[in-house]
Formats: sequence, structure tokens, C-alpha cells
Amino acid sequence: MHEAVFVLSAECIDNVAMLNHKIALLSPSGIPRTHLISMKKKSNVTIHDLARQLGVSSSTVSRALKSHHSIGEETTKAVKSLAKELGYRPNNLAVSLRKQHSTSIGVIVPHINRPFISSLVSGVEQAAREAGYSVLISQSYESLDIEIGNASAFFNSRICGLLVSCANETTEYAHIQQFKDSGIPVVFVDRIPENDECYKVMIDNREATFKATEHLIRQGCRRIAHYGGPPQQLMYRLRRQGYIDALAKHGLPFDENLLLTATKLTPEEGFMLAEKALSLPNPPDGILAVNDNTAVSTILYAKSKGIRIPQDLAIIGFNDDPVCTIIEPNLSSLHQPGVEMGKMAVSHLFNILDNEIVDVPRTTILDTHVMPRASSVRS
Amino acid sequence: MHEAVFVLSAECIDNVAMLNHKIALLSPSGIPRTHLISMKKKSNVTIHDLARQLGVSSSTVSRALKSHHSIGEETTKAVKSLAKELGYRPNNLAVSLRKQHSTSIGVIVPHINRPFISSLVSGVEQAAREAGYSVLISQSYESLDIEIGNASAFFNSRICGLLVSCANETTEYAHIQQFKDSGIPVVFVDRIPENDECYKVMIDNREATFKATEHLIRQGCRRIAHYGGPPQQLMYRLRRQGYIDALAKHGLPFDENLLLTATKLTPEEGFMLAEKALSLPNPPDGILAVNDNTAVSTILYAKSKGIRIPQDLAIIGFNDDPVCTIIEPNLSSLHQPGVEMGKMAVSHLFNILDNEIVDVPRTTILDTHVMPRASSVRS
DNA sequence: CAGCTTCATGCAATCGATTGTTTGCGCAAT
DNA sequence: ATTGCGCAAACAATCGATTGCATGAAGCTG
Repeated sequence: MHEAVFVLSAECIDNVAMLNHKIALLSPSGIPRTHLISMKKKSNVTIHDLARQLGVSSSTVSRALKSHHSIGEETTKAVKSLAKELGYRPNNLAVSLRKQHSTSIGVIVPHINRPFISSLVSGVEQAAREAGYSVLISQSYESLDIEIGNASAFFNSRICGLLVSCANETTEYAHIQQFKDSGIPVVFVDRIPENDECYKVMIDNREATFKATEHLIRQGCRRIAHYGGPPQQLMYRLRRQGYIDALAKHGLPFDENLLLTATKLTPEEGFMLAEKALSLPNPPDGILAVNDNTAVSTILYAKSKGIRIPQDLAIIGFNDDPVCTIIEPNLSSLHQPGVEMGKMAVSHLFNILDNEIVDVPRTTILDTHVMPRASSVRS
Repeated sequence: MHEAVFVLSAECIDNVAMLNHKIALLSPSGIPRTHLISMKKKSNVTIHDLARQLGVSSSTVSRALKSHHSIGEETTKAVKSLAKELGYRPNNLAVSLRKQHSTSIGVIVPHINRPFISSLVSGVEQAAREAGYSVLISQSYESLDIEIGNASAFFNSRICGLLVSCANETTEYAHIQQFKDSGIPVVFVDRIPENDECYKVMIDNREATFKATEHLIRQGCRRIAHYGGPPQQLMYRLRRQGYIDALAKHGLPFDENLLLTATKLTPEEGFMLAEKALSLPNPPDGILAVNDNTAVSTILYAKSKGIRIPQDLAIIGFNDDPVCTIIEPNLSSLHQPGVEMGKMAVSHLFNILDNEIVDVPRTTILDTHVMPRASSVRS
């Protein structure tokens, strides 16, 4: 699987040299090798070190460092200058412990390595860091048990807020409740629980597929199939509803055979769905897929069967992953703003954190729009 | 940009009910709304709470919870049962502060939302969590200044180890040195500094492009162009070297005109490079791109010009991003194991953490292999 | 010059858990 | 009855920073 290169060399340990012991070891071959052994002792400077060196108390140092008015000008200057000189760095662990709140935001997502989610996490990281907060991540792998474990670890780490995009499996929320019970705000992102009593940042999933379906209808589609996601997720039910509502609005019949359900939404499953849909006695002339993976597979499958896209079959996906502009024909898709969603979730969290008593809107809904491309646009 | 839905409802705060005040407010319209205001006071149970309720000291509780032999059987049982009953959760902040080391691993990468990197981070998260560690992430956006800021924040958070994939801008490492000075292990991943005095997990970049170039040569290419990355990154220089070495081994001349350099490696830049390479008086018959973005753009550009792939032009990319199996013809690429690399980096970190005195191999090299696909395979 | 304010600083408790060092008790041996 | 031992548990210091309150000196007022 891998080969390891074994290289011996002295460690670089400047400032703590006095705390280290330089010793010479003899290797089995008898050739001496010089080796620095780093002792456990850290070289970290604390306010007490500063205090001792300046002959003042540590409370004075603490106050001076944040320019408290009750500390004399000269003392303040002296403290700050020594702090800089010795490279003093406040210990966040101690600060958080004392202040009874940390500045770490926990994030739970199903998988990080998916285009939409990694964008979301990127947005979270950006907004958090700009505000001086740090971001703890974890993946649930769509498993409720793992999600529970991750939530528990976050709780023990005393995060100051939690962002969750639920696993598909998740229908119970006891592991989330513990945060609310302790006054730690929770914001759901994208994958939202049924429960209305929670903060959330999301898109209007019903409206999104409604728009996407209307787009297909405007392109002349009359028999539109829909690949739906696992129905235990509210999100996927809403998307299905948008599809149904659009058909109804435009007077198209709803045919149960055209409603397929995916569980894992992988490319492989996409092929299976495509095969199923396109071998119907009366096959669809348009497909609304609940994600881009399955839409892409459908394009590939249709092309292999000589079905022309978009003339015979118009296709639209969901998420607007990067592949949309790579596959040929380019895949139309529903764009949802991942990075913005992450940023918005963080700002939502901060609103709750800041105004504990003031009412914060429960729900933030971000705009989506259809990205019309060659896979569905009949010119 | 977005609309906010404003919903009023009572917060769900079971366990801390005694600490909350249920009050009735009158809205401007005169309609009373019941509202729960959560006070700052946390309901968190500490060992002192357990101690008080059981009439023992907190040190006894602490020891009982970890089944220390010096605590009597009955006491231990009583402590554990009360702990469970009250939902006691150890405060990691306090534990870390006391034990002088946390269980958080810091990760700095250029961008999370890139396929290879998000896989890497996924691997890190998985390995870390399995070992009971948590993962702090941050992005440098290829900026040294931001990387320095992120490192500083991590230092203040007293992470127990750092994983870094350097920004392209980064050529100085003072911000990394502070960790080594404090005995905090640092492992570089993928993007490695010049300095040999560091731990690293990587692929053999020279060998990788060597193999990729040989692959093209075996397919009959005689004029192979190379899109190189920013040369200040060692990685990209090594990749260029592999290309040059392979040409030399097979007696092919090295033509400077065929060596193009990209700085941002975006799809757009890929188009520019493709245009430049393919409009040469004596254009190449094979292209080795330093990433998949630019390779994909080259395929698209070549197709638009009626250049046949792979007959007229064979193309191979680097990273094996998901698009490789989507684009047509499918893009050959050099596969590097992202998830494994992340896991390996964490395990490397743990090795250093565990054996402070024992020698740990400096460098771990993971295998790569060519994924031959239609873009380069001439049957 | 006693009494008061103002200013700069120190003291000590606190956050929650860990851990080296007593202490107190019961029991057996001398 | 004294000594010694072992067990179970308490005491107290510690990690690094924060913060309410006390202190003490200088300066001002009547």
C-alpha cells in the first residue's frame, strides 16, 4: 500500500533548548547518532510568567493586556511590551473555562467530500474565522448512531454553537436536545428536521422543484419523471411536492410510474433509475432528478441507448455541482448557494448567541434558481 | 438575496426549567405571547455536583468515574450511577487545561471545496474521530497571511497536533515553527515545504508524472507538452522533473515551448493553456496536465477545434477527480489516494505523539497509479 | 490634620477536573 | 496498650485566565 522512508535528523527546537537534553545514542551498528529529545515541558508563557518578571500581580497583567482603565499607563505599556517580547499567547482553554463559553462552532454533516457540502463547510469556516471563532467538523456518514456520537463529543468539548445537516437516517433528535437544554444554540442547515421548533437555514425545496418542473414543461415536456430521495427526509418530500404541484398547475396528469425513489443517490443508482424509467412502456420525455449524480448517470445511459438529449429527453438535476458544465450535453440544474448557506448559518448562530432575549427569526430561506443548460433547453 | 420567515414559539427547555423564567409579554398588538427566556446559567453537571449529592469529595468522584482501585466498590458504583442519572458529562476544556494537552487536531488546507482536499479532510476526520480526537479546520485560500493567522488561532487553542497542506504562496515557515518550539507535532500533507526537517505524508510526485509521461509515450506520443504548476511549490517542480526524466529516459527531446506554466490551475486557465499549446507551429500530440481542471478544459477546447482525442492528442490529468469519468472521452489521470492520505497523516501524528523519544520515520509516501482512460488510450 | 475621593494594584475565589500527599479508621501483631 | 499496616477517602495544589472586592498611597477639602 505504501512505503515509508526512514530519515534520521535532529529536531529543530530553538527556544526550549534549555529544557531539552542533547544525548548521543548508539545505533546497533555502532555508528553514533546525535539526537535531541524533546521533554514534555512546554515553553508556553503565561500571565504569571509576565507578572513574575515585572514584579506585579497576574491580575494586573490580565487587565493591562486588555487595556483596562484601572491600570496605569506605564504598567500597561511595560506589560504589553514584555508580552510581545516573550511571545505571550493567551490559552484559549483557560479563557473558555473561566468565561464559561468557548468560541468553537461544531459542524455535523453527512459527508464532507461532496461538492455541495464542502462548499457549505467552506462558507461556515470563512464566516466563523472572520468572527474569531473556530470550526470543529464531523461526518455522520448518514448514520444516526455516528451522528449521536459526534454530537456527544461536541457537547463534551463545550462548543458554543452547533450546525447540523442531518443524516438521512435521522428522525429522532434527542442528541440535539441536550444542546438546547444547556442553552447552546443549534442551527439546522439544508437537511432540516420535521420539528418547527428549531432554527434553520435552507432553501424552499418545494418551490425549487416547482420551478425546475415548470422549466421542463416550458420546454415542451408532457411526461416528466421524478427521481425522489429517501422520503424520511422532509427535504425530499418537499421536492416531490413541488414536482406534483407544478404538474397540477399546468394540467398535466400525475403518473405514479413516473415517480421513482432513490435511497443512496449514487451514480450507480442513477443508472438503475434511468434504466427503469426509460424502459417503461410509455417512457418520459423529461426527467427531474433530485441530485446531479443521478441526472448525470441518466445522461450517460440515455446517450448509450441513442436517446437524444434534450430532443427526446430533457433532463434537469439539482445542486449545480461542477460536473454540470463538464458533461455533454451540459446538465441543467437547480443552483443552491452552498457557500452563502454556510455563511448565513453562522450569522444566524451569532444572532442567537448575541440576542438571547430578543426574538430571532426561526427560519432563513435562501434563493435558488434554475441554471438552464443544453440538457433541457430545446432551442 | 433571501427572505426571513419570522416564527414565534416557546423554546423547549426541559431540564433547566428551574433556572428559567416563564414570563408573559404583550406584543404591540396586545396579543399575549408566552415566551421562555433561557438564562445564561447552564445546567451542566460537574463532579462537584455529584460529590455534594453523595457527600464525598470531588477527588473521590473523579477517581471513581475512572474506576481507580483506591476507591471502594460501593462508592464507585454509587458515583457512576448518579453520574448517569444526572447526565454528567466531563468538561473537555477543564480536562485539557489540567492535563496540559488537548485532543484537537488542527488542519490547514488551501480550500476545502476541492475534490482532492475534501477527501483528504474526510480521511483526517475519520481517523481522528475513531481515536477520540476532534478536528479543527481552516482554509488559507492560498494566502500566506491567512495561513499565518489560522496557525496562530490554532496555537492559542492549544491543539495537540497540526496538519498542513501549504498555500502556494508559502515559502516561509516561522508560523509553523512556533508549534515545534512548543513540542506540538506538525505533519505536512501533500504540499510539502522544501525543508527536510519535517514530518510529511505525500506521494512521490516525480515518480507520478514519470509514470504518467511514460504512459503517454507508450501510447505513441512523441511531442508531449506539460502544464506545470507554480514553481515555488516543490511539488510542482518535482512533477515537472518527472516529466523531463521520462522524456530523457525514452530519448525524446525536451522542447521548452512544450513546457507551459499555470499559476491558478483553474478551468479558465486551462483554456488559455490549451489554446497556447495547440496553436504552436508544431503542436504537441500528448499533454500531461498538472491537475484535472486544466486537462478537462483542454479536452473541451480540443474538441471544439475538431482535434480528435486520443488519436491526434492524448491527454492525462492529475488527481483523478470525479469529473474524469464524466467528461467524454473519459480523462486518464493520476490517482492519488486522498482519504488514505488523510488517515495516514493522522496516524503519523499519533505516532509522534505516542513515542516522543522513539524515532518516527520522517516521511510517508503513498502509492499513486495511472488510471488509463479513453482520453489517452489508443487501442 | 482628620476625612474623603481617586487611582493603581493586589488578593483570592472561580471555572472543572486531576493527582500527589495526607488523614482517619479498623484490625492485627507485638 | 502501643505500634504498624492497609484501605478508603479527603485535602489541597494545579492548569491559565478572569474579576469582585479590598488595600494603600496620594491628593484634595474643610
